[in-house]
Amino acid sequence: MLMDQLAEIKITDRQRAILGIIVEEYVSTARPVASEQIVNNYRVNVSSATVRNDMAELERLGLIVQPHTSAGRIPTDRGYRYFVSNLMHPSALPLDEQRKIRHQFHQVELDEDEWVKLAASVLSRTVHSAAVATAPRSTEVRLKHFELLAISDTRLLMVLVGDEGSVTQQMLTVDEAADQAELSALALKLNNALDGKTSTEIQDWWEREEKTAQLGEFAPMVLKTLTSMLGKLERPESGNVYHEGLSHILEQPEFRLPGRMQQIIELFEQGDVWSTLITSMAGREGVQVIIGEEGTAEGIASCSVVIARYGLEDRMTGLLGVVGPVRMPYSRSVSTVGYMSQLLSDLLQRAYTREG
Amino acid sequence: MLMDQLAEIKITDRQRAILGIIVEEYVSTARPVASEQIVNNYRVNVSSATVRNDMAELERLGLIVQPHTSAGRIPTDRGYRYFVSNLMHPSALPLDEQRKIRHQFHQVELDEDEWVKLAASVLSRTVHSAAVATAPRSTEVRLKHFELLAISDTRLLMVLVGDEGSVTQQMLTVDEAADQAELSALALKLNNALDGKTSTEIQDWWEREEKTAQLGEFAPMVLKTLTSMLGKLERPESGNVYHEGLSHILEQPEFRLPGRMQQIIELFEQGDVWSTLITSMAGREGVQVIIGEEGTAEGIASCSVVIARYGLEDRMTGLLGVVGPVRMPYSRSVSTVGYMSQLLSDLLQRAYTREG
DNA sequence: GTTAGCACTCGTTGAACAAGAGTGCCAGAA
DNA sequence: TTCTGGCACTCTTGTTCAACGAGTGCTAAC
Repeated sequence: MLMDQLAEIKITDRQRAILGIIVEEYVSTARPVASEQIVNNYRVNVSSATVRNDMAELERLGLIVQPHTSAGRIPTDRGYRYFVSNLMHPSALPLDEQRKIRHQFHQVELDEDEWVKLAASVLSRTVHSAAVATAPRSTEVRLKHFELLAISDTRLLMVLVGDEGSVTQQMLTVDEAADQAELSALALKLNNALDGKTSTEIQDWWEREEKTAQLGEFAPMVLKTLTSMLGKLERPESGNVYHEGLSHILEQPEFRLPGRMQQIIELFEQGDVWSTLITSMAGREGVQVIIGEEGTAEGIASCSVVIARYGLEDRMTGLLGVVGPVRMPYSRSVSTVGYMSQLLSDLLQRAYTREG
Repeated sequence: MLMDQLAEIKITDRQRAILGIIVEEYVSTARPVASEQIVNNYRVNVSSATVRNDMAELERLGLIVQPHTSAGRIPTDRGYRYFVSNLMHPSALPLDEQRKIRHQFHQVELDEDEWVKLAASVLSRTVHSAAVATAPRSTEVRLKHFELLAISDTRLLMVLVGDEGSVTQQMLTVDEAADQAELSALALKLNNALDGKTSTEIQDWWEREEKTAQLGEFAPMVLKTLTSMLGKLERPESGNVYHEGLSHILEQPEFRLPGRMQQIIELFEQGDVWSTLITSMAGREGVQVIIGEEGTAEGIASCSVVIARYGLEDRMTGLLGVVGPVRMPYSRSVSTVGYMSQLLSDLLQRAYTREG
């Protein structure tokens, strides 16, 4: 919707160039950009007065503002949006950076959660900002195997493995003592019957079989738990969100005000911002940029997010993104997130290729 | 060592009382405490001049300092230590607070990790400070069950369950295609042979059997992974540390200075501070108080930690603690941590009682 | 359409100053 | 001895004021 408005904005090439300079200069210095500064540091072949006239026009269009009279200009959210949509050219990441990133993934054999944590950490260090990542999740998880173990007389542990290798566990409390042999027998029968089935398929199966199958007293509870655990594996927002590098973001001068920091930290600590973000990313392809106020979540208003899906097309996907102040080097962020999401997809592809 | 020094400190009852007032007043107001303030707000039956003389003595002993001439006094780390050791009386938590805390644990049936997260969260909210918690870990984990699953042609997933219900997983990469039937057979044999064995017992067993047992090509790798996974379950510092309520700690005025905040956040983000803390808590019983500089970890210098072990005596224990500024309400923290560690122990006890 | 020039605004800096907080110390009282 | 009133001294905090400088908007000329 905002994009449409932007398309209508008619400005001259020079004004466009000036806007670009203001964004880049402000991003790197964090200080309002003055007309003089522009003509001195960039080869604009006009005087500062002309630049001032153009800046007045850009301000009229709502792309830049001045914090107070007698200060330079800073971009508005809208100005950043225009920059991101029309002005910046996210080039490929330099080769040595690419190598540096790849190198960190080749080091060790990691379990999936560690792998995602590592991704967040690498991204965070590369862009010098906070990063978030979620583990890849299938939209459709099929039962690979589950196990039923008696931990104590009244406690059962259920461990479930999905066909893509995801593992969940749940503790169940039972009234009556459970015999391990009985449990193992039940697990064996169910594993044979349900192997490769999805959550809903299992539900259907149980509705048909419940009456006839002789599976013992635990079966109803086990089946119920089974479907709920499988279902949970499929819901992308139920997974863990890993974030790293909060300290980077707090180095930025816009968070010097003590109240601001707490906002951000509370934002990171409570998970629901992420789940709304994850659900809103459901259909999107490519690197998405969410600038300041555009973010639905309140409190995130002073932040921008550059985020992309990675994974195997339609089969299992996770998210990877940068969170930083609105005054963010978007070009670099987009390049890095783009490269890394591609890299993660490749690694995932390699891991699951020739799957049986 | 510091305790010995403190025992030698000889001060009058009144000086002791004044130190107590200074600590409590400073903890609640965060401002240096003046002599006048003491005689006005507390029933000290002497004049401010007398209090000043006592304060001079307390300063000579290194228990309090003044930030600058013409300011009131604030406690030193040593002063806090004296207060904690000799002056405060951590009373039991008020009954309604106890009920409030208990209530939050009775709500839902949770898996263990969630349970620990909840503990950190409840503690954090109760003391209005940051809290950390680790999941209970056994010093001796015995193999309950493990499973070997072919996720793709080149990837094996190993899922291991300890006798206390802990679950770990690891992905293994193999060169040759693995057949699920073969893997299941191997897992079945090994489960039968190794059930109830510890990491070292398995290692011994394998050393004896390696030559004679006909277990196929995967056996060496599987055995190696098995012992390493079990061993990892036993190492208390290898578990996740959950922390909550960072924002509370940053509300404190001592973290207003922008640099301070980042220190703390970096501290929380990197795990090694916690592992040194965990290992240093190995032998300790009861609620431990670590004040500022006493902490071995640098950077934690401006923080105090009130921490206790919980769990089943010698069988499985975790940690639960409060992290806050040195200017912390120690009495309340100690009461709360004491109560909550007892509560967690009871809950754990109930869960594992009558264990088979 | 562009530019030089200039008046105007407003934030920043630093000095000077007053007010206030709190102490240390001393001489005298209990 | 131990305590207290009194007082000088120090240091922080807040305020005012002026000077400065940065940057703009406008106008008149190119």
